[in-house]
Amino acid sequence: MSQSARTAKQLGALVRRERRRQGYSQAKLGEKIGLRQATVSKLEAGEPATQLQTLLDALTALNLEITVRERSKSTDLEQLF
Amino acid sequence: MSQSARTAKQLGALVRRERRRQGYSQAKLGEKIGLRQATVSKLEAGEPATQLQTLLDALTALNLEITVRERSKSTDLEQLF
DNA sequence: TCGATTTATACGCTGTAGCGTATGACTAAT
DNA sequence: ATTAGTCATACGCTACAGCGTATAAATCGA
Repeated sequence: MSQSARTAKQLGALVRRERRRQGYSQAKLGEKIGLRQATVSKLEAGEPATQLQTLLDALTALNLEITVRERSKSTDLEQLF
Repeated sequence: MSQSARTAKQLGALVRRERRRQGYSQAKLGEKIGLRQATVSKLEAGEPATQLQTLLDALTALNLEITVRERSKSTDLEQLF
């Protein structure tokens, strides 16, 4: 299973979902990767100016990785707005 | 087909590959998304502090999207270093 | 070979991420 | 109700992304 995302908001939501699923608090996750709880909070909020490294660190801590592929024909509801 | 990446460098390389494949210069691509040629250059160089939005903009212009999934057991050579 | 295109890099500027530290709001469990 | 845990948000700070502009350096094509 994999989840796709085209916006910072979607990526943030995805990180939050996974973090919760794995039973971490923002603070715990931040600790693992050397980021403040506040930084994790902003990442999950979908701040577009977040540093790429911050996202990558979070994904690493969650044992996730990015794949890039051609855009699928939008099954994605959010795209309608 | 999809390409996976765990580091900013890998993502940058991936963007460059796709951009070239689609026949754009850095300037052309930047133009499409309102970013300077210099900014695209740094993104492709794998600057980790690049803004998430910059990557997302580039992917959009290239008609790509991000997928996130569990890390696959490393078939990835780069991981060895 | 030699112009033309492309890419890396520079300078000075503005805006803001992430930092340490701290707190208020919300939730859950006793 | 009180306590503990979680998360959003704040202040002042430093570092640097991305901006416009500009120019070497590298690459490409005729």
